[in-house]
Amino acid sequence: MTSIDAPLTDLTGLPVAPAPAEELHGPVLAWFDRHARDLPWRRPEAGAWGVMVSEFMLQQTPVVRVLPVYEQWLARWPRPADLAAEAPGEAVRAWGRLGYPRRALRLHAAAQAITERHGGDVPRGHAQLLALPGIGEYTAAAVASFAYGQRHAVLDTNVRRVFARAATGVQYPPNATTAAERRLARELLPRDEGTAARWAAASMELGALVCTARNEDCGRCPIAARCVWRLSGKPAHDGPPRRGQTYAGTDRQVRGRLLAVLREAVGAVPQAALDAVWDEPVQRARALDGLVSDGLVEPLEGGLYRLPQS
DNA sequence: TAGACGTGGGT
DNA sequence: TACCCAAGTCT
Repeated sequence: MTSIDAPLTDLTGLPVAPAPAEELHGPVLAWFDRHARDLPWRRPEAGAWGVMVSEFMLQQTPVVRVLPVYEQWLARWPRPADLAAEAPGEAVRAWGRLGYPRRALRLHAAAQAITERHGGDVPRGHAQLLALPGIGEYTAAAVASFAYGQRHAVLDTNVRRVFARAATGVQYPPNATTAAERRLARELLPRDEGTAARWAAASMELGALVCTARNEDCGRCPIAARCVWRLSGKPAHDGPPRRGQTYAGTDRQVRGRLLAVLREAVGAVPQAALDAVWDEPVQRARALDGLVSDGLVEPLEGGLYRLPQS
């Protein structure tokens, strides 16, 4: 147990100072040039729409599971207007098992907004992006940076972890993004616009491939020599538990089962088919009501249900 | 602001 | 076997 303001020290007791931003940029950018994954949304042909679709899908879902769905999605709906012309239920169906299907609904709604308000082109402005459904602080910065090469602090879970370790000297960032983290991210951002966009992708990739949540690989890290956390002897995380959400038995699990039935059905589904997925009737009804009020399920006459047609 | 919101693979 | 984790957003 250390006091809050105890300075981080190395193994000999000497204080460890964070590296100046300029000394981190070169090594991380060079590492990225060599080790960046060849992901489809990073190719020029992906365009802003491809970047935006990938960002929606990657919210809380691993890359490997996103890849096949992304390819099918872009092949079927190559422009926002193509998706906007479809029923929202088709987006939910095509979302498959990526999880958090409300993202599919929001992506569909965002495509409609882009078609109606932005002439069918993904907007370039951070504020305009932020105004779209399903786009928050992170995704707005990510699209503006990755798709349009703009200079924004892109603070996702990977970047937050890299900065927490390299610059702040702690194992994990706080549960919620803090003002101090935003300030630090802005301070570390290269001045040049194109370099800043590259830095955003590079620092994210470093967190995804090397500076991972568990089993970090400092031997492959380009800034290990400047990492405050490592130089301080990798002190263990202290503070409140980082997460904690059981899944079995929750409404989320019931919702997932209900929606799976509807996704795999061709047309409308009778109540009895939904009743079969969960035996506790009160929770089952609550979950179904929730799906309906979220717009993920459309109730019809005669106890039939289907994915939303409008 | 804490909690809801899916899913599946790794350890 | 459980728990942790994955490019968050919304209320």
